[in-house]
Amino acid sequence: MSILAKFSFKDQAFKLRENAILDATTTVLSGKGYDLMTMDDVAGAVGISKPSLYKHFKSKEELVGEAMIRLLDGAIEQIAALDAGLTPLEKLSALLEWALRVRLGGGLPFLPSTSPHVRDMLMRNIKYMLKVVKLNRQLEALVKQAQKDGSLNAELPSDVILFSYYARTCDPAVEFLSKFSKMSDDDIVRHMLTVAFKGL
Amino acid sequence: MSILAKFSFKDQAFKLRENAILDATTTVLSGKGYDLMTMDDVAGAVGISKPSLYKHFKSKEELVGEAMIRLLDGAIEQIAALDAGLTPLEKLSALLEWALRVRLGGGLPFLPSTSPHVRDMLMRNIKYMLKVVKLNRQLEALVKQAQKDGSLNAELPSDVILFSYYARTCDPAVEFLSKFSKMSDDDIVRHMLTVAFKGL
DNA sequence: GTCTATAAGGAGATAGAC
DNA sequence: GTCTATCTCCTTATAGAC
Repeated sequence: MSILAKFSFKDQAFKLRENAILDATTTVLSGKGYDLMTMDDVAGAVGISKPSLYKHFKSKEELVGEAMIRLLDGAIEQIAALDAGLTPLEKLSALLEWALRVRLGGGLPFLPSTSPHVRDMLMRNIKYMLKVVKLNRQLEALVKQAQKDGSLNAELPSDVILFSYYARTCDPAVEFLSKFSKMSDDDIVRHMLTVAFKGL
Repeated sequence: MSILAKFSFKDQAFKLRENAILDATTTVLSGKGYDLMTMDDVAGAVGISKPSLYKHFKSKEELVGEAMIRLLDGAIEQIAALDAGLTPLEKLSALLEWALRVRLGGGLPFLPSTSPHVRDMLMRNIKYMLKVVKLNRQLEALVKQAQKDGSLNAELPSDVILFSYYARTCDPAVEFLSKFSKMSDDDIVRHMLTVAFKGL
């Protein structure tokens, strides 16, 4: 029992540190992007040394993969937590709003679009791709429902809507507005939602 | 006179080679992105050696900067060539269509959004920024006219419209559709324009 | 498990011959 | 002006002491 408790405690501490590492990774990633992020950056941000970092994640690719997976988990949780009374369109809108707010809060670089390098790396990551497929299935269902009830343009292929929807979660206009206009985060989110669903 | 002719000839050949280098740079960039593009890649694609490449462009940053500047020049030319009879909205639409087609044709990575590294590098490039400002002024004028005549949402700040417009020129949905759907380029362009101006 | 020190290799940039 | 060969620095990843 005491041994079990010890194991469990160690396990918890381990998980905690891993989470701290993934937090730091997310921060550094959102600031510099994948290619410019070094393992020294991450180790430094966490306050540990590089070899210790490698005890937790055996490569840079794995580290970033895990950070992205945690991100997808967040999105999947968000969907699950949505009020069941919402219409499909309202759900899609709420989820996009959540993604934009996470990004404005300094998280979520949503790299897949960023560079071919990162995209290919993630597509080789089975664990990541499984989550993507899961998330994609749910979003595709929402899109098709919204097209059926007329709240999304039914003349567009659902592919187009779905990919464009993903693209809006990492719309660079968000960074530009956040950097070059004096707009509040709330206003940015509101306007971006308008642009996404109603157009320019 | 013969000396001048010789100089002029040499100059022309020089310009031609430079253009070939910039073409290769554009191709490689659109394929791998800035960070993964090596000077060896570019030299290899042109069929010259690395030191020769450095005779033309004294650093990787300058090389990419020049490629981006040439791109902006193309956009500025496009605007100038637009039929004067078009409405502001039609002009904006035509220009976005041009940008999307260039990208589908394998050019124009439109990196600014891509990575913080590239964005910062370009913002330090005075020649590049001057062109950006020039282009921006023209587009801003078009946006404001279109808002006044009611063809673009007048309730949105023109900042939001302008940045979102830029974002559409490098919308990652284009690559996704081009890669994962069997859609023709024409259809992709048509749908992307619909999504941009009318929303989802 | 954590650190210091270091190996291994890649990529930007250049020296120097032709 | 072009090339071969090389320098130098940076970054990923690890060996080995404590």
